[in-house]
Amino acid sequence: MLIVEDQNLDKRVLRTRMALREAFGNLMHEKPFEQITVSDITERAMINRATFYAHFNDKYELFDYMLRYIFHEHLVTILADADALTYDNLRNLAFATLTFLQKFIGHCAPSERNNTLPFEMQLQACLFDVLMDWLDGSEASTQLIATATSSSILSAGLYYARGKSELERETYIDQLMDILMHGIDAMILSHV
Amino acid sequence: MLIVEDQNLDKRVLRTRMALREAFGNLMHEKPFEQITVSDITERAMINRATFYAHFNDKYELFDYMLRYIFHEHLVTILADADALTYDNLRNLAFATLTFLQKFIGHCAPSERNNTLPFEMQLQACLFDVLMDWLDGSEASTQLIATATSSSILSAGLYYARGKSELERETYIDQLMDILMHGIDAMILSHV
DNA sequence: CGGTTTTTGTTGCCTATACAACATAAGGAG
DNA sequence: CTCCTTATGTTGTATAGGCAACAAAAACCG
Repeated sequence: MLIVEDQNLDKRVLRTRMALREAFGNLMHEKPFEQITVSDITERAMINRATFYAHFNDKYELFDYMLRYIFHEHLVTILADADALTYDNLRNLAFATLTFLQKFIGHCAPSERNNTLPFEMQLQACLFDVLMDWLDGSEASTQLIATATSSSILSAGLYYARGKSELERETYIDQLMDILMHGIDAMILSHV
Repeated sequence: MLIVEDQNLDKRVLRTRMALREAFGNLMHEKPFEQITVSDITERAMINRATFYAHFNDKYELFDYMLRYIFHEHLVTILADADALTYDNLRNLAFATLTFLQKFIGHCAPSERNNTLPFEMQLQACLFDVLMDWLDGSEASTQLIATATSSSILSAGLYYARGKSELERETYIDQLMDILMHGIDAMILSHV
């Protein structure tokens, strides 16, 4: 399934990025995001600060990269052998997204948990990739489906992970699946 | 207290050595020592094989280095504020040596456990350093005391860690302490 | 035994990272 | 506000480590 660039790169590059991911990840459950400095990260990672800037322009870029990386890892382990857009696979994708967000947000320093971290872009891109992969070969308007579905899953997941729903997780996912599979048509009708 | 060279070195060097220590340590509870190749180590450590040889001549040297390093770490944590050759400090030193050996040997791959790994040199050197440090300033024949004592502790520890004594660990250490403190004179006499 | 494969060391050239020094920007504290 | 500290980017130069290719030793196997 999908690939996170890092492949066939110089071992030094791989190690440097790994160290930066690790360091940043650890720091994020000690301090809130805004309080983390580039120096904090590079010291923890045992990397020279100048080297940091050879890879990323600022900590936001590192954050994006790290998020993409660990989300991808999470998806790969949960969706190991999924290869088409079926109900089960889609549900697993929604499930994986929710568990990832819960785990990640739960792991951040307390003051960060309710804050708006720049999640959306990177994670939706991952979801989009997975869906495009699954839709490969189908004649439908794949990009539209992938876009709409990935954004729905992500925003629903974020909403849930931030504790704004009272529902049981599985129930919540089932309801999301209902919407993804059948649209909102039936729901509107039932209201009339 | 004592110092393991590694200090003020280029970050790259520190990281490389750390990676090699870790990799080697992990491999040692998967395979017995003789079956571990330099390639195994460097792959696990994500280090180029040529770089390995820039630091060590062979895996034996790495083993020595790693052993010295982790033993030193272990001693530092247990003997944090010891600074003179007192009964209590000496007993703690013996205790630390035993627990280290038990932990280390227990952590090695099964087939290794009863084998004779090249422990002696590095560990005795560490013990010797600690003792010399403690004896610093005393007028006694410090090197002789340090040599005799360090080698006694180490060989007693190895003997015990290899499971050749039936005694309770604390009892064993007490008996060792008896010998270290009072020599074997009394024991010979009591036999008469 | 001889032939094959693996492991070991070694070397030359190239690149990523270290380091140190700098200028600038951004926060506090008086 | 100014002063002072801390964080950010940037640059030039030196060096550790990557990579690929090699020869030789060891280990394996039919």
